[in-house]
Amino acid sequence: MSTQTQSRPRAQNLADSVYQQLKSELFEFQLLPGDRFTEGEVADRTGASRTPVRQALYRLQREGFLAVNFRNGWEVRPLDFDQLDALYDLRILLEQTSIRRMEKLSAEKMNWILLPLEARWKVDPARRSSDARQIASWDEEFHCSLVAASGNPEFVRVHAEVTDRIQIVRRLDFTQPSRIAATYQEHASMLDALRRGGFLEAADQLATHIECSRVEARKLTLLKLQHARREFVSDGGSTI
Amino acid sequence: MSTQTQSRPRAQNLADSVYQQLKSELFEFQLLPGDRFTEGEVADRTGASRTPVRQALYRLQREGFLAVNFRNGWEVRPLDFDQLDALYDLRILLEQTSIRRMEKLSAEKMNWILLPLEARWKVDPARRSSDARQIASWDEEFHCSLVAASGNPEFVRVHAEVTDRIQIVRRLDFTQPSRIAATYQEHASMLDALRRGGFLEAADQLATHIECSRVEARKLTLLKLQHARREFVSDGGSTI
DNA sequence: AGCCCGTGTTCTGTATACAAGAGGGTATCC
DNA sequence: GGATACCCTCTTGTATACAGAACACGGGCT
Repeated sequence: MSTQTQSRPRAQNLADSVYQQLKSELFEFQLLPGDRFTEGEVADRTGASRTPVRQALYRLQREGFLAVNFRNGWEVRPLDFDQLDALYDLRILLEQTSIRRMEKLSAEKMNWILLPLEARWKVDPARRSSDARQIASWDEEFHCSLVAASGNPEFVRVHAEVTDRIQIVRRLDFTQPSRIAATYQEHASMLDALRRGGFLEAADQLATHIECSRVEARKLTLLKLQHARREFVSDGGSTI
Repeated sequence: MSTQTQSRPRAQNLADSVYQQLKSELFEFQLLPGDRFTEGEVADRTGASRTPVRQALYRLQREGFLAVNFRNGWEVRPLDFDQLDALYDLRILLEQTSIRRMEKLSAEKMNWILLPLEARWKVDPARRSSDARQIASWDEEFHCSLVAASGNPEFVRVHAEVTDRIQIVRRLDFTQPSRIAATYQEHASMLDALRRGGFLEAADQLATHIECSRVEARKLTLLKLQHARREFVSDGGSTI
């Protein structure tokens, strides 16, 4: 396995450490879309020098989170809902394809994949978790498992990239109890379909499931941004 | 358009310049899979200092071309045919999906997409190009056009990444005249199918077309590597 | 009042100096 | 003779110094 695909790479470099700190600040909305800053500021804040900071910043730039203005500072890239839609579309494609390909799996492997997911999602409503962060993590695990079942490591890698890119809006989806309930119900329903060999049915449900999540996340993101800064400007397009 | 998706970014930084030089050396087999080198060597060779060199090296690392050994130099990652197969698989998925979605395009847009491709590929055999590099470039253009027709910029971006990653073996496919002829024939056939609305048919042809290319490229890569270094070692797996 | 030009500050891009650890070779000991 | 421990060299990781360009501000001119 290559270094970049390790699930939780324990930072041994300062660069990785700074990278993870910045990413967490992005996800926690401590760095808001449109915010501008300099390398020196980040260096001071993290205690590292500009060298590893730059390494982290350029990585985040290539991943699409930041943008650098030539000799004129950095900025958090505004949320582009068109791009997020495109990423959701790609995510659906990868997950649907993976589900459809599960048809070729042996019953044994199939069972091996479904069992842990059923244990997590087919539980009594009274025993469900309500911790948004926990649910978000489990949800990601659910969808990654489906893609992993495809057996194609590149599917997994790209899917993980896409997931990371949309996580900033997706995780908000689990702040509403009704959405958590829907997630439990829809995951259980998909698992049922897979159990009885309804791969196409499961794939259809998946698309609907993700689409709903996308729409909800979009709404919640707009609300969250309005709270994070009382005023926000729209440049006339779908970017904020 | 984001910086990273510019088709041919004219390097204004030394880092980009070094990046492109190294990548070209990789594609030209001047840097062979398994080769080891240090940052200082690259700095001397390119005339830049270690700072931009490191930026370029880390970029190539995250793109999967290189690997860094902690305080112990860099190496060109060996060709992993399993990974290449996975990448081909992903490429087929993206292109097939794009083709199937062309069904929803208006006749006008469809024509706008097909016309330049037909002008290039539906030509008299006597007027065909035989320049491997030229054909490789046109072939890439052909497949990228199909994905671009999907209208999803993220499809395009990921497809471009994948294409870049497999280019090192794919371009060898056009060193054989028979393969060039097959490429012309198959592209023309697919364009015909698309003209008469046979989207599924075209998608099927595409998969076969890419599969053939993959198998041929694999064979030729092994030959090329044997020529580039008289001896080569296999570590028992499918990596070289 | 408005516009233009020059200057100064600031920030990134690049080069270089320094630190720390991994690997190999050699000498020594058993 | 073989194995082990030590030391030296080499390489990356990190910090800092320097250069060049972009922007902002202010003064002078029309």
